Amino acid sequence: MNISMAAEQSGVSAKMIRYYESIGLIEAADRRDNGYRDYGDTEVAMLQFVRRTRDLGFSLDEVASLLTLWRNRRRSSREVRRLAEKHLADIDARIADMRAVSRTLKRLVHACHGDDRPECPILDDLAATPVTTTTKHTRKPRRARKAK
Amino acid sequence: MNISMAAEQSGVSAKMIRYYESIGLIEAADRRDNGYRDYGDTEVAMLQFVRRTRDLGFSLDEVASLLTLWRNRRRSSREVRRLAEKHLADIDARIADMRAVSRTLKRLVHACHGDDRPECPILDDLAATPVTTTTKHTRKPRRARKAK
DNA sequence: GTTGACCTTCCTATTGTGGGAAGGTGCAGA
DNA sequence: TCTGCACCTTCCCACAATAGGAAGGTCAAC
Repeated sequence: MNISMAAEQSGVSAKMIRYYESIGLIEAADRRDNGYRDYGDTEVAMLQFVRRTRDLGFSLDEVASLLTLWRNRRRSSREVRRLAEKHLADIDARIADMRAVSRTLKRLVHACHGDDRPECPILDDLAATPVTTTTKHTRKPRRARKAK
Repeated sequence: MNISMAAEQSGVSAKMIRYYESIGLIEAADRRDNGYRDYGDTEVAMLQFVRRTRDLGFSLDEVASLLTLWRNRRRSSREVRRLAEKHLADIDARIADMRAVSRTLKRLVHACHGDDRPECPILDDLAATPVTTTTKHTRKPRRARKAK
Protein backbone atom coordinates (compact mmCIF):
# COMPACT_ATOMS: atom_id res chain seq x y z
CA MET A 1 0.00 0.00 0.00
CA ASN A 2 1.01 3.63 -0.50
CA ILE A 3 2.37 5.84 2.22
CA SER A 4 -0.84 7.80 2.73
CA MET A 5 -2.73 4.57 3.34
CA ALA A 6 -0.09 3.42 5.83
CA ALA A 7 -0.34 6.82 7.48
CA GLU A 8 -4.08 6.56 7.79
CA GLN A 9 -3.99 3.05 9.20
CA SER A 10 -1.18 3.71 11.65
CA GLY A 11 -2.04 7.22 12.75
CA VAL A 12 1.45 8.42 11.86
CA SER A 13 1.48 11.15 9.20
CA ALA A 14 3.21 10.46 5.90
CA LYS A 15 5.54 13.31 6.70
CA MET A 16 6.57 11.66 9.94
CA ILE A 17 6.93 8.21 8.37
CA ARG A 18 9.46 9.64 5.93
CA TYR A 19 11.17 11.49 8.75
CA TYR A 20 11.40 8.40 10.96
CA GLU A 21 12.91 6.57 8.01
CA SER A 22 15.40 9.37 7.36
CA ILE A 23 16.74 9.34 10.90
CA GLY A 24 16.94 5.57 10.94
CA LEU A 25 14.24 5.03 13.54
CA ILE A 26 12.49 2.62 11.21
CA GLU A 27 13.89 0.65 8.32
CA ALA A 28 13.72 2.07 4.81
CA ALA A 29 10.51 0.93 3.15
CA ASP A 30 10.54 -1.19 0.03
CA ARG A 31 10.16 0.77 -3.18
CA ARG A 32 8.01 -0.05 -6.17
CA ASP A 33 9.20 0.41 -9.73
CA ASN A 34 7.99 3.98 -9.78
CA GLY A 35 9.94 4.86 -6.65
CA TYR A 36 6.90 4.93 -4.37
CA ARG A 37 7.32 3.47 -0.90
CA ASP A 38 5.38 0.26 -0.38
CA TYR A 39 3.96 -0.87 2.96
CA GLY A 40 2.47 -4.09 4.22
CA ASP A 41 0.66 -5.04 7.42
CA THR A 42 3.93 -5.71 9.23
CA GLU A 43 5.14 -2.20 8.59
CA VAL A 44 1.81 -0.72 9.60
CA ALA A 45 1.94 -2.68 12.86
CA MET A 46 5.37 -1.27 13.55
CA LEU A 47 4.19 2.25 12.83
CA GLN A 48 1.29 1.71 15.23
CA PHE A 49 3.80 0.62 17.85
CA VAL A 50 5.75 3.82 17.29
CA ARG A 51 2.59 5.87 17.43
CA ARG A 52 1.43 4.33 20.66
CA THR A 53 4.85 4.70 22.23
CA ARG A 54 5.01 8.36 21.22
CA ASP A 55 1.52 8.86 22.62
CA LEU A 56 2.86 7.71 25.96
CA GLY A 57 5.46 10.44 25.77
CA PHE A 58 8.58 8.39 25.08
CA SER A 59 11.25 10.29 23.15
CA LEU A 60 12.29 9.07 19.73
CA ASP A 61 15.48 7.76 21.31
CA GLU A 62 13.44 5.69 23.72
CA VAL A 63 11.15 4.58 20.92
CA ALA A 64 14.24 3.29 19.13
CA SER A 65 15.24 1.24 22.18
CA LEU A 66 11.75 -0.11 22.62
CA LEU A 67 11.55 -1.02 18.95
CA THR A 68 14.77 -2.98 19.25
CA LEU A 69 13.46 -4.81 22.30
CA TRP A 70 10.16 -5.42 20.57
CA ARG A 71 11.86 -7.08 17.63
CA ASN A 72 14.22 -9.10 19.80
CA ARG A 73 12.71 -12.48 20.70
CA ARG A 74 15.35 -13.09 23.36
CA ARG A 75 15.08 -9.76 25.14
CA SER A 76 14.66 -9.65 28.91
CA SER A 77 11.51 -7.97 30.12
CA ARG A 78 13.71 -6.41 32.80
CA GLU A 79 15.12 -3.96 30.34
CA VAL A 80 11.77 -2.94 29.00
CA ARG A 81 10.47 -2.41 32.49
CA ARG A 82 13.52 -0.36 33.44
CA LEU A 83 12.90 1.98 30.49
CA ALA A 84 9.24 2.34 31.36
CA GLU A 85 10.03 3.02 35.00
CA LYS A 86 12.55 5.67 34.15
CA HIS A 87 10.10 7.38 31.86
CA LEU A 88 7.38 7.12 34.45
CA ALA A 89 9.56 8.75 37.10
CA ASP A 90 10.31 11.50 34.65
CA ILE A 91 6.66 12.12 33.92
CA ASP A 92 5.70 12.06 37.58
CA ALA A 93 8.39 14.62 38.36
CA ARG A 94 7.08 16.88 35.64
CA ILE A 95 3.55 16.48 36.88
CA ALA A 96 4.69 17.50 40.36
CA ASP A 97 6.36 20.60 38.92
CA MET A 98 3.31 21.55 36.95
CA ARG A 99 1.05 21.03 39.90
CA ALA A 100 3.18 23.44 41.89
CA VAL A 101 2.82 25.98 39.11
CA SER A 102 -0.91 25.32 38.93
CA ARG A 103 -1.32 25.88 42.68
CA THR A 104 0.58 29.15 42.48
CA LEU A 105 -1.49 30.35 39.56
CA LYS A 106 -4.74 29.39 41.25
CA ARG A 107 -3.76 31.34 44.32
CA LEU A 108 -2.90 34.36 42.22
CA VAL A 109 -6.05 34.20 40.15
CA HIS A 110 -8.16 34.05 43.30
CA ALA A 111 -6.34 36.98 44.83
CA CYS A 112 -6.97 39.18 41.79
CA HIS A 113 -10.42 40.76 41.62
CA GLY A 114 -10.23 41.01 37.85
CA ASP A 115 -12.19 44.20 37.29
CA ASP A 116 -11.51 47.67 35.88
CA ARG A 117 -9.13 48.62 38.66
CA PRO A 118 -5.43 48.39 37.97
CA GLU A 119 -4.45 46.78 41.28
CA CYS A 120 -3.36 43.25 40.53
CA PRO A 121 -1.72 40.80 42.92
CA ILE A 122 -0.73 38.68 39.95
CA LEU A 123 1.58 41.31 38.56
CA ASP A 124 2.79 42.18 42.05
CA ASP A 125 3.71 38.59 42.60
CA LEU A 126 5.40 38.22 39.23
CA ALA A 127 7.54 41.20 40.11
CA ALA A 128 8.57 39.87 43.48
CA THR A 129 8.27 36.28 44.64
CA PRO A 130 10.70 33.55 43.65
CA VAL A 131 9.13 30.45 42.16
CA THR A 132 8.53 27.37 44.30
CA THR A 133 9.60 24.08 42.79
CA THR A 134 9.29 20.60 44.17
CA THR A 135 12.02 18.81 42.26
CA LYS A 136 15.64 19.68 42.02
CA HIS A 137 16.96 17.42 39.31
CA THR A 138 17.02 18.46 35.69
CA ARG A 139 13.89 17.54 33.84
CA LYS A 140 13.88 16.65 30.20
CA PRO A 141 11.37 18.55 28.06
CA ARG A 142 9.62 15.41 27.00
CA ARG A 143 5.88 15.38 26.74
CA ALA A 144 2.90 13.34 25.71
CA ARG A 145 1.66 13.91 22.22
CA LYS A 146 -1.32 15.97 21.34
CA ALA A 147 -4.61 14.15 21.70
CA LYS A 148 -6.10 13.86 18.28
CA MET B 1 26.35 47.23 35.37
CA ASN B 2 27.52 44.71 32.78
CA ILE B 3 25.32 42.04 31.28
CA SER B 4 26.79 39.20 33.31
CA MET B 5 26.01 41.04 36.52
CA ALA B 6 22.45 41.69 35.36
CA ALA B 7 22.20 38.01 34.46
CA GLU B 8 23.36 36.95 37.87
CA GLN B 9 21.01 39.29 39.69
CA SER B 10 17.98 38.49 37.56
CA GLY B 11 18.48 34.79 37.02
CA VAL B 12 18.22 35.26 33.25
CA SER B 13 21.35 34.17 31.37
CA ALA B 14 23.29 36.77 29.38
CA LYS B 15 22.55 34.73 26.31
CA MET B 16 18.84 34.99 26.93
CA ILE B 17 18.95 38.67 27.77
CA ARG B 18 20.47 39.37 24.37
CA TYR B 19 17.95 37.08 22.75
CA TYR B 20 15.00 38.75 24.45
CA GLU B 21 16.34 42.05 23.27
CA SER B 22 16.80 40.78 19.72
CA ILE B 23 13.19 39.62 19.42
CA GLY B 24 11.88 42.84 20.94
CA LEU B 25 10.57 41.28 24.13
CA ILE B 26 12.51 43.81 26.15
CA GLU B 27 13.82 47.20 25.12
CA ALA B 28 17.36 47.53 23.80
CA ALA B 29 19.72 48.25 26.67
CA ASP B 30 21.73 51.45 26.84
CA ARG B 31 25.24 51.11 25.50
CA ARG B 32 28.42 52.49 26.99
CA ASP B 33 31.15 54.04 24.89
CA ASN B 34 32.81 50.69 24.35
CA GLY B 35 29.60 49.16 23.04
CA TYR B 36 28.88 47.15 26.17
CA ARG B 37 25.27 46.94 27.31
CA ASP B 38 24.59 48.80 30.54
CA TYR B 39 21.93 47.82 33.07
CA GLY B 40 20.42 49.49 36.11
CA ASP B 41 18.12 48.27 38.87
CA THR B 42 15.03 49.03 36.79
CA GLU B 43 16.21 46.75 34.02
CA VAL B 44 17.14 44.03 36.48
CA ALA B 45 13.67 44.23 38.03
CA MET B 46 12.14 43.81 34.60
CA LEU B 47 14.34 40.81 33.88
CA GLN B 48 13.28 39.29 37.18
CA PHE B 49 9.68 39.79 36.15
CA VAL B 50 10.37 37.97 32.91
CA ARG B 51 12.18 35.21 34.73
CA ARG B 52 9.38 34.67 37.21
CA THR B 53 6.78 34.72 34.47
CA ARG B 54 8.73 32.15 32.45
CA ASP B 55 9.10 30.03 35.58
CA LEU B 56 5.33 29.88 35.75
CA GLY B 57 5.31 28.50 32.23
CA PHE B 58 3.99 31.48 30.30
CA SER B 59 5.17 31.60 26.69
CA LEU B 60 7.32 34.50 25.53
CA ASP B 61 4.25 35.85 23.73
CA GLU B 62 2.35 35.86 27.00
CA VAL B 63 5.32 37.36 28.80
CA ALA B 64 5.20 40.19 26.28
CA SER B 65 1.53 40.83 27.06
CA LEU B 66 2.14 40.69 30.80
CA LEU B 67 5.08 43.06 30.48
CA THR B 68 2.90 45.55 28.66
CA LEU B 69 0.24 45.29 31.34
CA TRP B 70 2.86 45.57 34.04
CA ARG B 71 4.17 48.80 32.62
CA ASN B 72 0.72 50.23 32.02
CA ARG B 73 -0.49 52.16 35.07
CA ARG B 74 -4.03 52.28 33.78
CA ARG B 75 -4.42 48.62 32.89
CA SER B 76 -7.43 46.69 34.12
CA SER B 77 -6.68 43.76 36.36
CA ARG B 78 -9.37 41.91 34.41
CA GLU B 79 -7.08 41.42 31.50
CA VAL B 80 -4.23 40.13 33.61
CA ARG B 81 -6.52 37.70 35.32
CA ARG B 82 -7.94 36.52 32.02
CA LEU B 83 -4.44 35.70 30.79
CA ALA B 84 -3.57 33.86 33.99
CA GLU B 85 -6.82 31.89 33.90
CA LYS B 86 -6.26 30.86 30.33
CA HIS B 87 -2.77 29.71 31.11
CA LEU B 88 -3.96 27.91 34.20
CA ALA B 89 -6.60 26.01 32.24
CA ASP B 90 -3.94 25.06 29.74
CA ILE B 91 -1.63 23.75 32.43
CA ASP B 92 -4.38 21.82 34.17
CA ALA B 93 -5.36 20.18 30.90
CA ARG B 94 -1.79 19.11 30.34
CA ILE B 95 -1.54 17.79 33.86
CA ALA B 96 -4.66 15.72 33.26
CA ASP B 97 -3.14 14.31 30.07
CA MET B 98 0.08 13.45 31.78
CA ARG B 99 -1.70 11.83 34.67
CA ALA B 100 -3.53 9.60 32.25
CA VAL B 101 -0.20 8.62 30.72
CA SER B 102 1.25 8.08 34.17
CA ARG B 103 -1.61 5.80 35.17
CA THR B 104 -1.21 3.75 32.01
CA LEU B 105 2.53 3.41 32.53
CA LYS B 106 2.10 2.42 36.17
CA ARG B 107 -0.34 -0.26 35.19
CA LEU B 108 2.04 -1.58 32.54
CA VAL B 109 5.06 -1.51 34.82
CA HIS B 110 3.17 -3.46 37.47
CA ALA B 111 2.00 -6.02 34.95
CA CYS B 112 5.54 -6.69 33.75
CA HIS B 113 7.57 -9.04 35.94
CA GLY B 114 10.83 -7.50 34.77
CA ASP B 115 13.08 -10.53 34.85
CA ASP B 116 15.09 -12.56 32.34
CA ARG B 117 12.05 -13.84 30.55
CA PRO B 118 11.04 -12.16 27.31
CA GLU B 119 7.30 -12.01 28.01
CA CYS B 120 6.41 -8.38 28.50
CA PRO B 121 2.92 -6.88 28.80
CA ILE B 122 4.44 -3.46 28.20
CA LEU B 123 5.51 -4.31 24.68
CA ASP B 124 2.28 -6.21 24.10
CA ASP B 125 0.33 -3.15 25.08
CA LEU B 126 2.41 -0.81 22.98
CA ALA B 127 1.70 -3.03 20.01
CA ALA B 128 -2.02 -3.11 20.54
CA THR B 129 -4.01 -0.72 22.71
CA PRO B 130 -5.04 2.73 21.60
CA VAL B 131 -4.05 5.54 23.95
CA THR B 132 -6.56 6.91 26.44
CA THR B 133 -6.75 10.67 26.67
CA THR B 134 -8.85 12.82 28.89
CA THR B 135 -8.94 16.07 26.94
CA LYS B 136 -10.01 16.60 23.39
CA HIS B 137 -8.90 20.12 22.61
CA THR B 138 -5.50 20.86 21.18
CA ARG B 139 -2.87 21.48 23.79
CA LYS B 140 -0.04 23.86 23.27
CA PRO B 141 3.41 22.47 24.04
CA ARG B 142 4.06 25.01 26.73
CA ARG B 143 5.81 24.03 29.89
CA ALA B 144 7.25 25.28 33.11
CA ARG B 145 10.97 25.96 33.10
CA LYS B 146 13.56 23.72 34.57
CA ALA B 147 14.02 24.08 38.30
CA LYS B 148 17.46 25.54 38.88
C1' DG C 1 52.95 44.18 27.13
C1' DT C 2 50.75 40.17 28.16
C1' DT C 3 47.23 37.54 30.27
C1' DG C 4 42.67 36.53 31.40
C1' DA C 5 38.08 37.78 32.03
C1' DC C 6 34.96 40.20 30.11
C1' DC C 7 32.17 41.95 26.02
C1' DT C 8 30.35 41.97 21.00
C1' DT C 9 27.93 39.64 16.78
C1' DC C 10 26.94 35.63 14.13
C1' DC C 11 26.15 30.78 13.23
C1' DT C 12 24.73 26.07 14.69
C1' DA C 13 22.18 22.52 17.16
C1' DT C 14 18.50 20.82 19.73
C1' DT C 15 13.17 18.08 19.41
C1' DG C 16 9.40 16.75 16.67
C1' DT C 17 6.35 18.32 13.58
C1' DG C 18 4.11 20.92 9.78
C1' DG C 19 4.08 23.64 5.39
C1' DG C 20 5.22 24.09 0.87
C1' DA C 21 7.80 24.16 -3.64
C1' DA C 22 9.28 21.71 -7.79
C1' DG C 23 8.78 17.92 -10.35
C1' DG C 24 7.41 12.87 -11.49
C1' DT C 25 3.42 9.18 -11.68
C1' DG C 26 -1.10 7.01 -12.16
C1' DC C 27 -5.69 6.86 -13.19
C1' DA C 28 -10.26 8.45 -14.74
C1' DG C 29 -13.04 11.01 -17.81
C1' DA C 30 -13.71 13.68 -22.33
C1' DT D 1 -4.79 10.94 -26.74
C1' DC D 2 -5.16 14.75 -23.90
C1' DT D 3 -6.26 16.78 -19.52
C1' DG D 4 -6.86 17.18 -14.82
C1' DC D 5 -6.38 15.69 -10.33
C1' DA D 6 -4.62 13.10 -6.65
C1' DC D 7 -0.99 10.98 -5.46
C1' DC D 8 4.18 10.38 -4.87
C1' DT D 9 9.25 12.03 -4.52
C1' DT D 10 13.11 15.09 -2.43
C1' DC D 11 14.59 19.33 -0.42
C1' DC D 12 14.25 23.47 2.21
C1' DC D 13 12.09 26.45 5.80
C1' DA D 14 9.75 27.46 10.21
C1' DC D 15 8.49 26.90 14.96
C1' DA D 16 9.90 27.61 20.60
C1' DA D 17 13.37 28.60 23.68
C1' DT D 18 17.81 27.72 24.83
C1' DA D 19 22.78 26.44 24.74
C1' DG D 20 27.37 26.19 22.67
C1' DG D 21 30.99 28.13 20.36
C1' DA D 22 33.91 30.90 17.03
C1' DA D 23 36.10 35.25 15.89
C1' DG D 24 37.30 39.43 17.41
C1' DG D 25 37.26 43.83 20.53
C1' DT D 26 38.06 45.77 25.58
C1' DC D 27 39.51 46.36 30.13
C1' DA D 28 42.15 45.80 34.20
C1' DA D 29 45.81 43.86 36.78
C1' DC D 30 50.40 42.44 36.74
